[in-house]
Order: sequence, then C-alpha cells, then structure tokens
Amino acid sequence: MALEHAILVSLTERAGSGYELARRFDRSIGYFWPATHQQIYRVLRRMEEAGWVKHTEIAQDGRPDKKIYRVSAAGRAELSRWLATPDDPAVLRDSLGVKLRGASLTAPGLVRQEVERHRAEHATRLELYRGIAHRDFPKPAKLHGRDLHQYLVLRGGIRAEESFVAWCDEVIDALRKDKS
Amino acid sequence: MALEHAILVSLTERAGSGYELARRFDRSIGYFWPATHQQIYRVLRRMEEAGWVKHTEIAQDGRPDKKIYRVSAAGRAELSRWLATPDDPAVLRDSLGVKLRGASLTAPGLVRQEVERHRAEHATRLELYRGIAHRDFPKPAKLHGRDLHQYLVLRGGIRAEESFVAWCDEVIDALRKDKS
DNA sequence: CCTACCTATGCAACTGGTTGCAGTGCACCT
DNA sequence: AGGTGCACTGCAACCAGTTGCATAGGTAGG
Repeated sequence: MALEHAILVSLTERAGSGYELARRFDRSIGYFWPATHQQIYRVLRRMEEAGWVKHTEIAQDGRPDKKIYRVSAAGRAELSRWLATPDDPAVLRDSLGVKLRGASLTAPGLVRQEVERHRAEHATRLELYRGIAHRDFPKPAKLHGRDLHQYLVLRGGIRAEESFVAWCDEVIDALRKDKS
Repeated sequence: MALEHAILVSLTERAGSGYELARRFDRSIGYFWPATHQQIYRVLRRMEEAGWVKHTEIAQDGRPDKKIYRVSAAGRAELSRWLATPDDPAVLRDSLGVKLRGASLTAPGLVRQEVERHRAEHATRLELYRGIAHRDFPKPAKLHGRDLHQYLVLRGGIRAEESFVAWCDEVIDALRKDKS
C-alpha cells in the first residue's frame, strides 16, 4: 500500500509524468521500492480519482504528449496521515533461503553456485550504491533535512547489500568445507 | 513462485497436513518465506493437480479429519529442476525507506519514532533467531548436510536483522543530531 | 457455565504486482 | 533503406498474496 505514498513523496519533491516517475523509480526510490511503468500509470489514475494528484497535459512535438502530475492539498494531507500511521516491519522473503534448505536434495555444489551468482549480483548492486553515495554525498556529516534523509535511505541499501554479501561468503565457505 | 518449492522442501523433510505445514511455516521456513494457511491449502490443491504431491485422508476422533500430503516422484523431479534453475535475487522493499524519504514533510521526530518502533520489532525477532540458533545449533562448527543448511539459513536471518537494527540506530542518531 | 482458543479445512472477494502486447514518431547507426 | 532504441501512454490477462468469513467439536481457564 506504499506505492501511492512513494509516488506522493517523489511528486512532492518534483512534479512529473508517469514515464518520468518510472525512470526515477529505476534510478533511486525503486532501489527500495521497485515499480514498473504499468503499475505507476494505473496507480496515478487511481490517485487522481481519489483527488490526491491532478495532471496537466503537455503537448510536445517530436514525441508523445505527456501528463504532468502534481500533488494536491488532499494528496499532501494523505501523505501526512500516512507518515503518522505506523505500519508493520517488512519481512524477509528470499528464494535463496528456500534453495539452501533444499540443498541436500540435489547435486553437491549446485546450490553453492547459485549462492555465488547471487553474491555477484548483490556485490554489483553494492558497488552501484557506494558509487552513488560517493558522488552525491561526499560529505555525509554535513547533511541536513531532505538530503540527510535521502542519504540515510541509501545507507540502508548499502548495509543490506553488505550484509547479504557477507552472508553469501559465510555460506559458500561452509558449503565448501562440508563437501570435503 | 517459490511457495510451491518451499512446501516441497518442507514435505520432503517430513510429510504433513496443510495445517501442520502452516504451523511449520510460522515456526521456521516462514521466517524466510511467510505463508498463511489459506495460501498453503490453495497451493497444495494446485500441486496435487500437477501431480507433485498426493494425500491420504486420516480420520481422527475429537478433531477434524486431516489430509496428509507427501511428495511424489514428479514432485521430487520438479524440486530438482527448480533447485538447478537460477532465479533473480530478491529485492529490498520496505516502506520505512519511503517514510524516511518523506520525513521532512511532517513533524520532526515523527518518522524517528516509527524507526524506533521498527528497531524494537526487528530487535525482538533477532533475539528470537538467536535463541533458536543457541538452542538448536549449539555447536555450529560440527554441522553437516541438512542441519548445516538449516543453520545457514538461520544465520541469514540473524545477519539481516542485525544489519537492520544497526541501520535503525544510525538513522535514529542522525535524525536526533539533525534536529538540534 | 461461558468464553476463548486449538485443530482442521475451505470459499469468496479483493488488492497488488507482473507480463505481454500495441501504437506513434523521432533519432541514431549501419 | 532498415533496424534498434527511446519517449510516452495505455489495455487485458494473469498470478500471488491478503482478509474476512464459515464450520465443527475438543480442551482449558475464569
């Protein structure tokens, strides 16, 4: 139920079209709340019906018209309401855990390879996050307000990936030793 | 798409009814792949149609009849196939990140309180996991095969919760300092 | 005695998210 | 000239997961 609110946060920072939102999600919020353009379009329409956003059509030449959405007063109110409402902590859900539990039901080494694959992908994402942190927030101690919040979210991504990679290493190591 | 496979893993370890599976999910696999009894019943029926499991009805007195499911040869084959198929790494999806990004749009301290709440819940879960690890796996260095795999999954949960709690502390600290 | 919870299964309605497809026109590369 | 890819919107079908409810007898506690 937070996609609406993720969109409200993003549109509050800066108005934009569904397409632009999808790009933004790909590049930043989406690292922590993924969404496809389909979903964004659908939710935007629903949000407009609820009166949380309104759009103005912009004709462009050379490329399709676009609809720029901006947050209404009702949308701001809804966002405040949501920010003040506690919600349940997110749960872990990773098929790699299931595979690991079933590891002894297949060829030795097979699941280890899968763990290695995941490790590599998470390490790549970690590097991506670290790059963003380095480029966009070179002096984290000086940050305040919105910039600080954005940085802290990124820190969450970095920590999550770091710990995932470390876990993969522990698993790979243990599986290697177990086989010998 | 892994619920089927989580069930296959669990039923391979030991046959059981839908209800029992739901209990087991609550107590162990479900920490890493949550599922309600509704979903389990529905998926079990689908799996039986696919020929992956079959059930035998057990009449009980005093309590309702139950259907004990066990994995068929086709189910074992499907599980092997799945174990050998790579899948995409799980993505982070936590509304707390969205709230943090919107923190400056509301009263100072409000989002910090929510982070504190989440910290407390994750810390509780961490203690739960540590307790299980301590009780069920007192000598981790000696583990092999299935026990080792189960332990490693638990380690993943412990690491994830540890890193989440540490992140919360970082966030709480930074938000406190920012306000002054 | 009454309430509340446990075992055990299940239906129905809904919400959220994914996948595949479709159309338009420009820009770039070969 | 032809293909790929980007910008921009959207429909339709599907899959996965959640929530609320129903049924039914047993056991434990106030």
